This record gives sequence, structure tokens and C-alpha cells, in this order.
Amino acid sequence: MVTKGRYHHGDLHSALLDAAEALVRERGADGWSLREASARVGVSPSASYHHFASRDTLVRALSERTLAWLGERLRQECERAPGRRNDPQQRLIALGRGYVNWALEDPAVARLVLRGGATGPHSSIPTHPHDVLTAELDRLAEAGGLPALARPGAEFVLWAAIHGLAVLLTDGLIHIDGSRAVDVQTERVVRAALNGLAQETSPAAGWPAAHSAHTERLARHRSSQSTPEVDENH
Amino acid sequence: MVTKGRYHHGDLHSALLDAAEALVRERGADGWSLREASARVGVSPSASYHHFASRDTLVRALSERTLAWLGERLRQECERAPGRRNDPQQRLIALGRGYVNWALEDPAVARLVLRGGATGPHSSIPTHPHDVLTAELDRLAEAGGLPALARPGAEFVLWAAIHGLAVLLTDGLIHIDGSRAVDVQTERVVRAALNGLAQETSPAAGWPAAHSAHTERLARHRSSQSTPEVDENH
DNA sequence: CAGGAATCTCAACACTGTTCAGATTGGACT
DNA sequence: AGTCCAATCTGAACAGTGTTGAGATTCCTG
Repeated sequence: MVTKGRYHHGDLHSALLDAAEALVRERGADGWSLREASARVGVSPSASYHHFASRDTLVRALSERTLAWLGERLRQECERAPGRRNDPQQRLIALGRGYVNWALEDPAVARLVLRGGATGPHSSIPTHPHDVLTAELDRLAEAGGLPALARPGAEFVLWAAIHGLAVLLTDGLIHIDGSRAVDVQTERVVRAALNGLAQETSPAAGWPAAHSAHTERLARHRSSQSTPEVDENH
Repeated sequence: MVTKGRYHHGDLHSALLDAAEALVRERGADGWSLREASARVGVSPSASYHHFASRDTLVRALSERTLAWLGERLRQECERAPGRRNDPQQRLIALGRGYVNWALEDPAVARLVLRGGATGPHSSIPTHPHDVLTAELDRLAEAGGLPALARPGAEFVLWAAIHGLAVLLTDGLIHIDGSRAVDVQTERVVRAALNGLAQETSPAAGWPAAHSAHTERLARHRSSQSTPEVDENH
């Protein structure tokens, strides 16, 4: 830290993110304040308003940083998946485990991040977990493990299953003893979703309109570079 | 309302719950205050502390009331499910639709309630949605639509799928245009989970330890009547 | 009709997010 | 080198929050 006694902090932006993350871990997703995070960094409360427009903006920035990190971790865990020739199904199981295990390892942060806070239409997260999931699903489809008709929208049933399990766990609505049992149950959920998808038979028209807020963001971001940054203040 | 000008309100308890619920709808899950709710009811802020130990207690009470109501509604929707002879699979699809549709009709309240707020070990909700779900799953199992080995824990994969979809929608991480498309996607998620469960093959030992916080509560409540009420104040 | 228990008010506490005028600094330009 | 501007941070303030405790008001029981 180059923080000692200087008037200008150096990198207050990420220092505040770090402090907030630590506080979330110590006191829970909502048991902390902007003032506290500022004090911990050794700076006046109003200083943070030159880096984040509001407390909410800080939370969103932390969420985005965390999601990008998580996405990268998930990608790596897919790579390390067992099975002959990188079985795409095993990769997806590894992804699900990574998601759920992270939520249990870092429950307070996960509660804050996964809740999404109305996730306004802003910022493109480098490797969003959702993107990793769709990529892996594509891989499975190409390997012939998925009926073609299942593809548009299949991501949602898998994501709902994994995300649902993670959220039920971090919110304390479900409890599973032992990390081994968690892995088993997670694998079960992913397998069920994939099996269910593989068995889909009727086209069941009507879901071309479904899309994630993230894909929406990406599309908007690609089509217009001119979108002004919302993070401005003053 | 018998509220006019009286010093004693009459039924401040549920009046506060109603006001809070309305405020959540107007200003979002977190955009309201205890003071505001009290003022709306026409009472001083401190009056509410004779009925709820804290703001958090109010939130929990509202959650429980809502979950009980939702559970009842889901039960009814299962009854009205289409299909010959009350097909248990159709009943579960109806349940899933009820859950997701409610979340979309009342998104702010759903965000508050589904988040669960660490759902401490207290209070037994009359007809918790989770109980309705397991009951319907039992019905399906008895009808032979589920391999016996799938039963312990099967509730979690289905609940995760439904709850996950509902939460992704209310948190704005996914967006689906049109209530018809929502129904289709919900049915898809439920069907996938059920198909997946029906295809389960290996015993995959290790999940007898899994149980919901609610079942836990019920068990504790049945075994000891002596548990003191936590809702006390002073 | 008395009196205790329940209910509500008032005033205050420590704390929050947020704003704004002014002090302090680093870096770019002459 | 020195000047000056923009970026950065401070200090003090504002309205609003959850929560508490002492005291007023009312209801209900005996």
C-alpha cells in the first residue's frame, strides 16, 4: 500500500472496492456502510463520491468485478474437468460445481452479487458466468449432446437450475451438510437439467423472445460505441 | 378502517404489515422505512416496536404472511390443473407457473420475500410453497412417475429450477417478453427437471444430509413445544 | 369505580447517504 | 523552472434512518 499519510491516495477506486468486499465478508451483505469503508481506507466519506456516484454504484462495481473474476474461474474449472477428451457434459458439471461452491465459500459476497440489484442496463462484464455457460452449452450441442430444437433458450433452464441451487443455499432456504454432499447434489441438478433438455421433443413455439439482460447489454454495446459512460459525477 | 383519531389503533400489527407491503410495491423492496410505514398508518415510529422487535422482524413477518398466502394459492392452482384425472405432472407444471407468475405480478414483494433474509430458525409457516411442492412430488412418485431412488432430494432439483427461474426474472438477470412466453419457458424448466429426475440411474450416495431449513423448523417445532417465542419485546 | 397492563407519544441517540464550498496536490505547458 | 488547471480529498452540514427510554393515554379486569 502506498497509502501512508498522502493526501492523494493513489488508487482509491479499487481500495474502496477491496474495503467494501472485506466488510461484506465480516458483517454480511447489508451490514456495512460507505462511511465505514471510507474510514477503513483512511479517507473522508465524501472522497468516495469522486469515484462512485453513490453507494449503489459501488455495490454494482463490486458485483461486476466479482462476476468477471468468477467467470474466469469457471472457465478454468471447465478446462480441468475430468472425463475422456474433455467431455462437454463433465465440463458443465464442473461449471455448476464451481458456481455453487463459490457461493458457499463466500456466502456474504455471493448474496450481494447474485441478488443482482435490478442490474441496470450498463457495463459489459468481460467474462460473465452466463457467457461461459452458453459457450459450454454450445460445445455440448456441437458434440451432438443436445437436440437442435432445444438450443435457443436451453441456457435458461440450466442457468435457472444452477443459480437456483446456489441462491437457495446462500439464502439459507436449503442446507446441505458436507462439501461432498453439495457436489453430489449439484451434479444431480446439472445432470437432471441436461437430461431433461436432451429429452425435449415438442418445438413448443413461443420463446424466441427470451434473452438475458447481459446478452442484451452486449448487443447494445456492440451496435453503438457512442454510449456515454454513466459512472460520471459532478 | 376504525383508525380515525383513536389513541389505540385496534389492529396495528396487521395494519403495519399492510402499509409495509404497499410501500414495497410503490418504492421497491428496500426503498421504504419503518417510519414511513408508521406514518402512513397514522402512528408514531416507536409504536411499532410494541408489535415487532425490529424492522427486520417486520420484514420477516411480512415474508411469512406472503409465503403462507402463496402456498395456498399454489395449492389451488394445482387443483385447477388441466389433463385427464389430474395428471400429477400437469399439477407440478401448474405449480411452477403459479410460482413464477406471482413473482412477475408482484416483483417488488417477491424480491423481498424470495431473498429470505437468512431465514432464521423461527416460525412455522402454515402452507409453505416448499411443502406444497414436496406434496405434489409425492403424488407424482406414487403415480409411478419417478424412480424410487430419486425421491430423497428430488424436491431440491425441482425447487432449484423453479425458484431459480423466478429469481432470475425478478432480479432482472433474465427478461422474457409476454406472459405467454413466460409460461412456455416455465413449463420447459419444470418438464426438464422432471424428465431429468425420471432418468436418474445411479444411486449416487451422499445426499441423505440434504434438507430444507423449513423441514428443519417443522421437525424442531414438533419435537419440542417449549420453544419460547422470539417475537417478544422489552 | 379503582388500578394494572397494554398501547401509544415525545424526545433523543448514534448513525446513515449525500452535497457543497474550499483546501491540497500532481502533472502538463510554457 | 514556475504557473496554473484539473483531479482529488477534507470539513461541515442536511435530511432521514433504526432504535431506545421515560412518560402519557386508554382499555379491561376485578
